[in-house]
Amino acid sequence: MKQATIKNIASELKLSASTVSRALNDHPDIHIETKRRVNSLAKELGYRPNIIARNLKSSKSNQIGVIVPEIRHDFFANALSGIEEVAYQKGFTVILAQSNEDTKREEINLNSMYLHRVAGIIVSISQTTTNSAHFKRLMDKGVKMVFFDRVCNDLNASTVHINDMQSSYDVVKYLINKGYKKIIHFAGPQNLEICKNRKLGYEKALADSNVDYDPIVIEGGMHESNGYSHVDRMIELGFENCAIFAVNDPVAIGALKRLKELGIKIPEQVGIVGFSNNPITEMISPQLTTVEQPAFEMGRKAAEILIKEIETGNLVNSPSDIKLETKLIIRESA
Amino acid sequence: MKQATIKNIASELKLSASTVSRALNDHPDIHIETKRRVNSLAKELGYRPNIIARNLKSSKSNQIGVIVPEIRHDFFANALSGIEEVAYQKGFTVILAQSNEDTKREEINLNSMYLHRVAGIIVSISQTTTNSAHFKRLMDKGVKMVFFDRVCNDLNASTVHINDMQSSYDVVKYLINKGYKKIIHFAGPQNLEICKNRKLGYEKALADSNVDYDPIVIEGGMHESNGYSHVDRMIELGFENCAIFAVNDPVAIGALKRLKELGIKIPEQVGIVGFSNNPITEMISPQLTTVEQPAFEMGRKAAEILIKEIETGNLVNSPSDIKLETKLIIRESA
DNA sequence: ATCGTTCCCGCAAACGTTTGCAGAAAAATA
DNA sequence: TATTTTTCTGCAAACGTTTGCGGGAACGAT
Repeated sequence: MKQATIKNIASELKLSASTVSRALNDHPDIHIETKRRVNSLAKELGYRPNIIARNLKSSKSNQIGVIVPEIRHDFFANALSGIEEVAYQKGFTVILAQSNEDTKREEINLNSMYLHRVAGIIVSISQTTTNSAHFKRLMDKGVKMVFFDRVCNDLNASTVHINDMQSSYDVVKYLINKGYKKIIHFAGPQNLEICKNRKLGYEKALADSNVDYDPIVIEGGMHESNGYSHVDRMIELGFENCAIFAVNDPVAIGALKRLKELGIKIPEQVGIVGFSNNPITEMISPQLTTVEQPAFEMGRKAAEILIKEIETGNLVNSPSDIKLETKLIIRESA
Repeated sequence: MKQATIKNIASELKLSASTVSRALNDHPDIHIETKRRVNSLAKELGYRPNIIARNLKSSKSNQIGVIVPEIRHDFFANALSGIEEVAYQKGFTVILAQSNEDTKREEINLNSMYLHRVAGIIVSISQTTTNSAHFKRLMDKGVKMVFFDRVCNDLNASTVHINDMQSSYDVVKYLINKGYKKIIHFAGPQNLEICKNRKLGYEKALADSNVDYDPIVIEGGMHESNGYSHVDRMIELGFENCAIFAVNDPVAIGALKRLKELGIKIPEQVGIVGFSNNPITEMISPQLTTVEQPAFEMGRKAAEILIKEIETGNLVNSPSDIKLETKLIIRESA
């Protein structure tokens, strides 16, 4: 029950704490025989260094914080998995929090992580976050920060994301080539960079085409329920030979559900594409055309960058801005 | 950049560190005016207590560790979300690790959490874990431990799970009543309690029925690929008027994929039920009949119990053993 | 015998807190 | 005025480490 400490070992062996510490860390100053005795007793007593104390002393920590909007979303779960993977390999520990798409909670979690003196934080910002003051405050205190997917671009921090604009441009181009006469975008909250960029890509693709398109954007959240209700709005606007480009898979799936309920044929009457390539998109009927987004890889990259920044200290001159490749996955829905 | 500390504040205000500490903690000994000055300066300097130091001093911590097999599995992501939710409310911080179904890694993570002196650990054990020595070791050192879903029942620790045997009994009963003449169980690794119990429930249901059933069990892992390959085994055995009871949804989905590939009609030729009610089960065609397992709630409960045990200290006499209700969700596949 | 090395090891301070105890100043009582 | 009580603050130790510095012992070289 009683924890074995360096002091214990020291007094037991009639040595000083410093000698024991050095022996355990294989310091050259210590006699080999002494090391042997120390290590042997340490093992016997099941000694484990108290990282808390060590961190306090060195005023460092090997913990990195992760804040995501919702753990249970496939994309974030995968990214998280990638982060944990890298952290584990590099000997870091992950402390986790979710914002539940709530700025307030995001901020509280951020502060809590600062209290724990994490070495750095990886964030994908909440849907309701419209300013970055709370991030900036921490960065000013020297906390390393890396953003992924939902990034914050008015900060001098590293980011990992896909080229949303290009990806959505490609998707819409694909829809145009398929000959849809009307292409509607079910957009996400425009305070999120990714949503803004996806919309921009959409608009650009329409503008670049030689067909005369009117951009039609229905804006809302990023949940299934949003896609579901958007469909009714869409129907009011008329939907002959129409395609939907949804900001993400859940929205696309919500829309798909509603369309099926209404007996509207996909892709004959209405085409639809999503974004993210959730595993579920392959299983549903009709299978959803979507964009593959490397979630796990994104998590890995974010963690790698953060850890590198932590380890190289302040001497990082310019933040990285990693863009990962996406792939259009063509299936049945468009 | 420089962190504000109690000492800083003290010297700035020409007070002692102890006074500042007490002032910040609203200790009655301190003059109200002094408190005001301290708090005001603390605020101005953006002082945040160093939790590391505090924990060291109090030899406590408000971190709880969570080890799950794979974060990206829907079930665990949801449970994790529930855990985080409760931890957040109770002022605890979650440190996360995944075992990737590897005992060795489970053990390493466990130790790492111990090094960080977490107040307690919530675990769902890995598929390859066959003995509990590494858990026992930590418990002997006074680390509180709670198991959920994949529990470890040879330890004196609290557990949260469903009544697997009863649930699978009910499922199989349902299949029997539907009139299937042959019911095959795609089982999971039998070193996992949940898998063992699901199999037991299956066998009991068959035994209790007045039809004469032969239990047919195909054992394997818990991934989609396992279900996929099991189907071929099943076909060799003959499958007229046959139903599959899969140990979990991924296995059921793998089987379903293979059956569809082979052009076998579901549920006409082969019925199939899964276990967990992954969201995906509702989206696929045919929709999968399955058992709803309250993942989020399970996480919540596990966290609640752990935190209660932490807060009440060692005076917990007997570990809790919470069983949560499941519900058979009848859809198209059987 | 003296000096310079080399090899081990311990002292003490430090990291940022908390807290028991003691003590000074102020106020209240005798 | 002298004594007790109350009110406020500081000293110092402690939590478990790490680490700069200093020093004793043993040894070989002068």
